[in-house]
Amino acid sequence: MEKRLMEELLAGKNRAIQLQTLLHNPAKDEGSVSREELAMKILRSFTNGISIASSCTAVLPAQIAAVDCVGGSGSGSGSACSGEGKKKVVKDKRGCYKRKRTSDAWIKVSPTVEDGCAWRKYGQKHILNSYHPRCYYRCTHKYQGCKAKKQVQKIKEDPMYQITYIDHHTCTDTQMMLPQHIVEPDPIESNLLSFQRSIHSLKPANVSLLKQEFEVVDMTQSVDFHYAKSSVNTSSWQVIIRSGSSGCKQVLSPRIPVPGDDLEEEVSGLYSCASMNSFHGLDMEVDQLGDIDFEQW
DNA sequence: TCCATTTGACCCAC
DNA sequence: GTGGGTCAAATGGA
Repeated sequence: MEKRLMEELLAGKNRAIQLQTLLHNPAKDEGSVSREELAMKILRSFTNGISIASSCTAVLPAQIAAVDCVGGSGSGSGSACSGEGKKKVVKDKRGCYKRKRTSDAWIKVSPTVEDGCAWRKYGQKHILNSYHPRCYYRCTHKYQGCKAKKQVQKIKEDPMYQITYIDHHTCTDTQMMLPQHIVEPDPIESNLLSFQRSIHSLKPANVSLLKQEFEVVDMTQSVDFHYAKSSVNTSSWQVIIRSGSSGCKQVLSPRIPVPGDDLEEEVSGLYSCASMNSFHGLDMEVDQLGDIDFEQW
């Protein structure tokens, strides 16, 4: 997997160089690979790279941390990179902390934070490795016992926000405003996206990784990510990805758990679909599932 | 006066 | 020990 990841990254780099050459000398565009094709191939390389990286999360974090040290973000990071031995193990875990969610939650990527509901801000935190702070909101009608909350984080310089909704509104004022996508997943949906990939650890915390992939493909779309327990009595998660404007929906069904699984942590996904109009850049290679090392699980 | 926002402190999972 | 999430006093605007 590491070898494949390096190959994808190198392929992406080479295509980027080709694209740079084309941009500097547009005359070469005719008769050869077009800039659009190159851009698509670059995108595909990095998308595949992300897919492979997510499949070997047990190995990559330390390596990525090492790369970060080489890159060096300047002040304050020096000591974090100079650690050795036992101390380094602790530092490698920094920034990876994610609290387990015990309630229903879903992620929406939107150019606006407005959703028609009344929210009250109750906190703001600077998140490690994030340039923008994360804002915490709860439903204004908490006196009605409404537990709905949301977290808003600006994810790019462009007005694009990652909004994490936690729990549904129970207050009467917002019942009518509940997003239409908060429904039971329907695996047999005719309007599905179509691509296939391997996911070593698809879990709530990693939905943001999926989100980032979609972001790269189409920044103009409002995309919802919703994850929930597939049933009350299981620890398996289902993830639904829906494009706001096209209505395309994708359901990632969990595999059947086997003894020894960390059920809270591990879910594999197989995507299937038919509509490519919104996420045409995600036509991944169909043989990637063969790369999953089930023995690791 | 009421309500929303800000922000430092605190709690707790990791 | 650290980072993410929440609390609550202080502050400001209507």
